[in-house]
Amino acid sequence: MLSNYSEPPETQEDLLTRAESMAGHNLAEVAAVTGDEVPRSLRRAKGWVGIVIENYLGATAGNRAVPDFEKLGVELKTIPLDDTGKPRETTYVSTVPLTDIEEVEWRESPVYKKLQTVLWVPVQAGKETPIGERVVGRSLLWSPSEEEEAALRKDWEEHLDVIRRGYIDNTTGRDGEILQIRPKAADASKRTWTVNEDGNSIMTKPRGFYLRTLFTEYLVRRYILGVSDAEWG
DNA sequence: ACGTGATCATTT
DNA sequence: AAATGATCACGT
Repeated sequence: MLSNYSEPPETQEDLLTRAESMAGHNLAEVAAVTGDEVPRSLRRAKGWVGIVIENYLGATAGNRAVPDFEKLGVELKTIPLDDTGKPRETTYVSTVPLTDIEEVEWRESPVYKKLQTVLWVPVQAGKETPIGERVVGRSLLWSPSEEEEAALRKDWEEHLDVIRRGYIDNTTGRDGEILQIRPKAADASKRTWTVNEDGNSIMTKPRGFYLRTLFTEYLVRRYILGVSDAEWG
């Protein structure tokens, strides 16, 4: 059943217990505990689902650049699922570094660090289902396996190589098998500094790393629905 | 200005 | 219909 937790979770086990308590309850119920108001649409409340679940679980970070559960080193990510159980949206991971990247290494990168330990919380998100009636699913506390890390790293290295060479403006959302780069800003007019192929400073769109739905669908099926490799598909 | 949380909306 | 590019709100 739902509880009103006044303090941040002390342990990962505590966090998982809290997450499990949401399973089967809808967002109106969770928001009633946290005191958040349920919007009629997410159009002007795009981060609402994530915020409510953060509030319920006792996340401490706010919008500071630290893990959601700082003491536990755990990031929280919600996964919006359509009525067939597939992710409706990609998952934002971090800003794409565009300056001072000559010597950045994978294990020091924000992508690696943010994905070290993630609490994935699936949430029903069929577009006909009113926000408050959307049901929270079973959560997964995950750290990447060797294979998963290798796949993430391969995409990251390829993206970083392109950026280091000064070709960020040649990248599109089509690049990367599971980790893609897309614009991430308040609007399309925003610009930030980077270095072009001649070594000159130029302005370009701020961008973010996103996990393709292919990857989060894999996580849901493999670890939450318990689909084995043998019965894949 | 930029980082937090993401979803919207146009294109393919 | 899926995927890419654009966008929204709030906090520091």
